[in-house]
Amino acid sequence: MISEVAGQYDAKEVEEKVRKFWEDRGIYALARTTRVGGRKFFFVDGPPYTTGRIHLGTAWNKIIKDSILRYKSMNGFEIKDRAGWDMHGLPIEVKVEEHLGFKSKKEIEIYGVDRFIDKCKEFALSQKDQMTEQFRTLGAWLDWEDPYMTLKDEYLEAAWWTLKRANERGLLERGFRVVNWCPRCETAIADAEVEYWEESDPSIYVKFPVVGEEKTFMMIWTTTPWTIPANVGVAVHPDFEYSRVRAWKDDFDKAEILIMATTLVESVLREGRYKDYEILDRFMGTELEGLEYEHPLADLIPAQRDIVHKIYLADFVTAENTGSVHIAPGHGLEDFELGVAEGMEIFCPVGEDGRYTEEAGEKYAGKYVRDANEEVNEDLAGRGLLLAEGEISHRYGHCWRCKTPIIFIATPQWFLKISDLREDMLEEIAKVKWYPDWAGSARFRDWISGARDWCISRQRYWGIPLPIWICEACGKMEVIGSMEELHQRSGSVVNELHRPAVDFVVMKCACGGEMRRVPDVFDVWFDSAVASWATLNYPRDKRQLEEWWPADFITEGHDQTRGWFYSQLGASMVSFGVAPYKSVLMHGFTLDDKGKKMSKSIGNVVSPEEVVEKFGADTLRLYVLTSNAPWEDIHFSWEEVANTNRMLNILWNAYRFPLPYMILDGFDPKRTTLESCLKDLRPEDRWILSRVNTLAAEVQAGMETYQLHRATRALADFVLEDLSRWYIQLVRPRTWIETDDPDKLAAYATIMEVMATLAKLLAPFAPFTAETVYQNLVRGTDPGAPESVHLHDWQSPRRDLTDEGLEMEMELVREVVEAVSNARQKGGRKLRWPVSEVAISPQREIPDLKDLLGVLKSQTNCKTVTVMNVGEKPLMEVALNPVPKKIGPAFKGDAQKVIAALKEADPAKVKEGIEAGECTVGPYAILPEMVDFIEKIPDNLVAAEFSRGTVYVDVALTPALEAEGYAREVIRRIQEMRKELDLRVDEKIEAAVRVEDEAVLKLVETMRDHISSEVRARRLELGSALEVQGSLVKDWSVEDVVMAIGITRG
RNA sequence: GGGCCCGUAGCUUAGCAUGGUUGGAGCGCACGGCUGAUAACCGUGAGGUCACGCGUUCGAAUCGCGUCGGGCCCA
Repeated sequence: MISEVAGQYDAKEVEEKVRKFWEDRGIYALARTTRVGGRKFFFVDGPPYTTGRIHLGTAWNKIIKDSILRYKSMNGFEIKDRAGWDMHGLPIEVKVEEHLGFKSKKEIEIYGVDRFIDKCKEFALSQKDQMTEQFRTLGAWLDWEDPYMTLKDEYLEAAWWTLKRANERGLLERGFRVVNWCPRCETAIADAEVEYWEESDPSIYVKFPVVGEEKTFMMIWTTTPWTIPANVGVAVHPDFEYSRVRAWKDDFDKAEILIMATTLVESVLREGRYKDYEILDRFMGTELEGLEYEHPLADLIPAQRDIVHKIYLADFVTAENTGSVHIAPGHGLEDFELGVAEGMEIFCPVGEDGRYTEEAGEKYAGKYVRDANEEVNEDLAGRGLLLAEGEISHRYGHCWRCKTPIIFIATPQWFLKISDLREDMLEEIAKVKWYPDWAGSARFRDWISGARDWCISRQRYWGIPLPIWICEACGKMEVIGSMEELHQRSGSVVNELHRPAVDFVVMKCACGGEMRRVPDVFDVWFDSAVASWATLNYPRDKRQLEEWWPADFITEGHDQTRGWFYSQLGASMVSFGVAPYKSVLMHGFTLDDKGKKMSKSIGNVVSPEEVVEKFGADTLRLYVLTSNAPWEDIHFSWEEVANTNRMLNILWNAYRFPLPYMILDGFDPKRTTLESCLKDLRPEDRWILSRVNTLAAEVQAGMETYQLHRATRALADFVLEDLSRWYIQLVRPRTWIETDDPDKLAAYATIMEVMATLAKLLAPFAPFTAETVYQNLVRGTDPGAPESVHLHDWQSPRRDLTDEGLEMEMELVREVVEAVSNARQKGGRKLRWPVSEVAISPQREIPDLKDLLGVLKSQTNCKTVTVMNVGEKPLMEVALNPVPKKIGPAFKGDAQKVIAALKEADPAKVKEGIEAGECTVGPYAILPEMVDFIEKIPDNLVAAEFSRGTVYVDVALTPALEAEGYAREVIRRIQEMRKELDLRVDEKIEAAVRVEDEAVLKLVETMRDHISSEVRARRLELGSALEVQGSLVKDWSVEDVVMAIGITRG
C-alpha cells in the first residue's frame, strides 16, 4: 500500500524515522553481508583524532566516504570499512593534564603514570563515543560497531611489528639530532605539530672577536640570543663577497674593523650608528674559511674555552642582515647538519625543560632560555660586543597543543631512515591513481622528493611504547614485535602494552646483562601510519591481509599530503616495500563564506550539528557534495545550504503530489507495471523515462572518477528542471481524470518507475530521503523488493528506455514554450487565455516535433501549432518608405506630392506593381529604387526568439477563445475556494457564479459543462443578478469584470 | 621565500585540458504570469573591468609570464 504524505519536507522527521528503521532492521549489517562474495573493495578510514566534536571538515570527509561506499555497495562490492579512531598522543595528554591541573611532566610522575594513562584512555573512549553519534546522525555508514582504535593491544602490535620490520631492514636508527622541542611538554614534536604565528623577538647584531687581529670582529645577526652560549662556529656563503670595513663613530682612533657581506655594509653600520667607514679589503667567502674567533662569552661559560671557533662555508647562508650566520649545532637543524659534516662539537647546554644546564656556566644554569635573552644581550653589551639590539616580528613555531614557543635542542631520538626509501616511494606513488591527478603527480611528488628521516620517538606517556629494549651492560638492542613475543622473551606477563606496564619488563641479554625498554613512545603519526594493516588485525590475523591489502581507496583533506598519505606510505614501504593504497581522493577544506579558514578565535565556525538542526543531514550532505569539486575548498554559505534544502523540498513535493490520486484510484504498480503500459505511454512519459536513465548514466560517469559534484548536480538538475518544472506540469491534468483511463495509468506507471529509479540514484548521496521514497513507493507496493534501497542493486541506465532524439526534441519544445511565454508577456496575453496559433519559424534545421505537438499545445495553451520550413515566416504586412533622394530628382516640383501619394497608397499593391515591372501611384510612375519595403509583423502576431529561430504567437481573440479564457478564470477561482474549504480532491460541490457583465456571462454559459466537471460541481448556477449563496462566498474581479462566487460542499 | 590549488554578476557557481557567433545558470532584487505540489512553481528585466598587468594570436575567461588576494603544505 502506498501511503499519502501530508506535509512539507520535514528533514528531522524523515531522518529520525529512517535512522530508526535502519537500526531496528539492522540494514547496515545486511548491506554488508548481502554483498559477501562480490568484488572486494578495501576502504581504510583515515582516523579522526578523538577531540570529542566533529567539525564541518570531518563531516564532509565522512559524507564523501559514505557516498562512495554506498555507491560501491549498490554496485555489488564486498566492502571492508572499519571506522578508525586516532586516540593517542599529546593533545589528549594535554587535555588530561589541564583537567588535573598539571603544569609539568614531574606532576604526572608524582600522580602516577598508570593512573594518568587510565585517565587518558577513559577520556579518549568517551570522546570517541560522542563523535560516533555525530557521524551517525549524518548517515555515515561505516563499521561503527567494530572500529579500529589505536589504543587497542592488537593495534599496538601492528606498530610494534612494523618497527621490528624496520629494524630487520636496517631502517631503524638511534641518533643524536636537533628536534623541535616543546619545553613545557618536554618532548620532541613533529614538524607537523609545529604551529607558526607572528611573534616578537629580539634582533641582535653581535661582534665575534677574531683571533690574532686586533679590534677585528666577525659580524653575525640572530633572533635567539639564548643560543649564543652554544655558538660553535660562523657560516659564510662561499660565493658572496665580504669586506673588511674600518668603521668609527665619533673618534677615529676608536675605529673597529668589521667583517661582513659587502652588500650589507651600509645597513649594518646604520644599525650600529657608525658615523663613517672605509672598506679595507674585499674577498670571496671562501677566503674566510678557517678563520678563528673567540666565543664572546667564553669567560662566563667554561665549556666554551675548550672549543675552537671557526668560520665555515655553507650554501644555506643568505645575503641578509650580515651575510654570516651564527652556528649552534645544538640548537638548529642546519647548524646541526653543518656541525656534523664539519666535525664541530655538538654543544647543547640546554635541558629538556628548556633551562640551561650546568654546562652553560654558573651564571646561566637553571635559567629558562627565552627568559635569558635579555641577560645574554646585557652580557654581550657589557663586553662591548653587541653592535645593535632591536626587535623583530617574524613567524615563530609553537607547540600546537600547549602553544609554548618551541626550541631546537639536540637530543637522542629514534629515526626511521625514510630518506633511504625516497626513490622507491616516488616509484610507488606513480602507480597510485590520484584524484585529481595533480594531487599525486605534483603535490605529493614534491613532498616526497624532500622526504627526510622520520623521528618517531616522543618523550611522553600516552602513546604506543617503543618496543625497543637495550642492554644496560653491553648496549645490545632488541625490538619486540608482539605481546606474545614479549612474554616468551622476558618470561613476564603484562596484560596490556601501554606504559607503564611494559616499562617494568626486563629481559636478559646474551651478555648476561639486563635489557630495559627505552622510555619513549611513538610519534602519534606513526599510529595511523600502520592503519591499513592494523585495521585488518595484522599481524595477529594473517589471512585478512592476504585477502584485502592494500587499500583500494582512501580519501582525506589536502593537509594529509604531508600527513596520513605520507606516513602510511612511509610505514608501508618499511613493512612491505609497496604503497598501501591503490587510489587516493584528495578533498578540500571547509572555509567560511569569505574563503577564510574557520577558527574559534575569529568566531566564524559553523558546526555540522547546526546545519543538521536547521536543514537536516541530507541537505548538509547534498550541499557539500554539490557545491564544489571534492578537491576544491568549500566556501560555506548558509544561502546555498538553504537552496539545497529547497531542492529537497521540491523533490519531496514532486514525490508526494501524485500519491492522493494513486490512492484514490487504488493504483497497484504490481498489476499495472510500466511494461504493461508501454503502448499507452505518451511521448512525455517516454521522455522522462529516457531522462532518468540518461541521468543514471551521468551519475555513474561522475562516480567513476569520484567527481561527486557532477553526479549530485546532475541529480539536482533533473529534479528541478525535468521532474518538477516540466514533467509534473505535463502530467497534472492526467491525474485529474476520474475514470480508469489507460492514459492515466500510463502516467502513474511512469511516475512510479521514475521515482523508484530516482530513489536508487539518490541513495548514496541523500540516503534518508531516498529511503523514505523507496519504502513508500517500492517496498510499500512490493514486499518482495529488497528491504532497503541501500540493499538494492545500482540502477544502470536502461538502454531500452533511452531515446536521445526524443530528449533533444523536448529540449527544443521547452525552448519554444519559453519563447511563447515571452511573446505572450509582450503581447499582454496571459497563459490562462488560449491563443489560436503558435507558429515556429526555424532559422536552421530543427528536430521533428510532431510527437510533441500535444505537449507544445498544452503548455502554450494554443489551438494550433504550425512548424514552418527553415527560413519561412508568417505572411508579413508590408509597409513602405518613400526614398526622397531618388524621388526628388525624378519628379522635381511634384516630389512632395509623390511622397504623400506613396504614403497613402496600399503598400502591398505598390509592391505587387513593382514586382510586376510597372507601378503607378496616381499619375506617377514609381521605379523600384524610389521605395523601400519593410516587413511588418501583423498586429495580431507577437514574436519572440529562441535559439534556432523565432516563434510567432497569434494573440487575436475570438468569442470562443474568450469564453475559454473566462471559463478558466472562473475554474481557477472556484478551485482556490475549494482549497480554502479544505475539501478532499474528490468531493463534490454546488456552486453559484454571478457574472455582472451580460456579454461575459453569455460566454461563460457556453462553458458550463466544462466548468462543472473541472470543479466537480453537481450543480452550477450562472446569472447576472444571482443572489450568490454557499458555505463560502467571495467577490472577484476578473479582467475588470465583477463576479461573485459561492460554493457549498455537496 | 618555495611547491600545489583557487580567484567569473551582491552571493554560490558553469564554461577553461582541444582559444572562435551576443560568457551560461541558481539565489537575492524588480515586474509579470501559473497553480488541487501551493510556505511550491514559471517568464521577463536590471546586474559581468571573466582579480590585475603584460604577452602569444586574425581572435583570449580559456594559452604563457608577472602582480595582487585566498587556501593547504613547506621554509
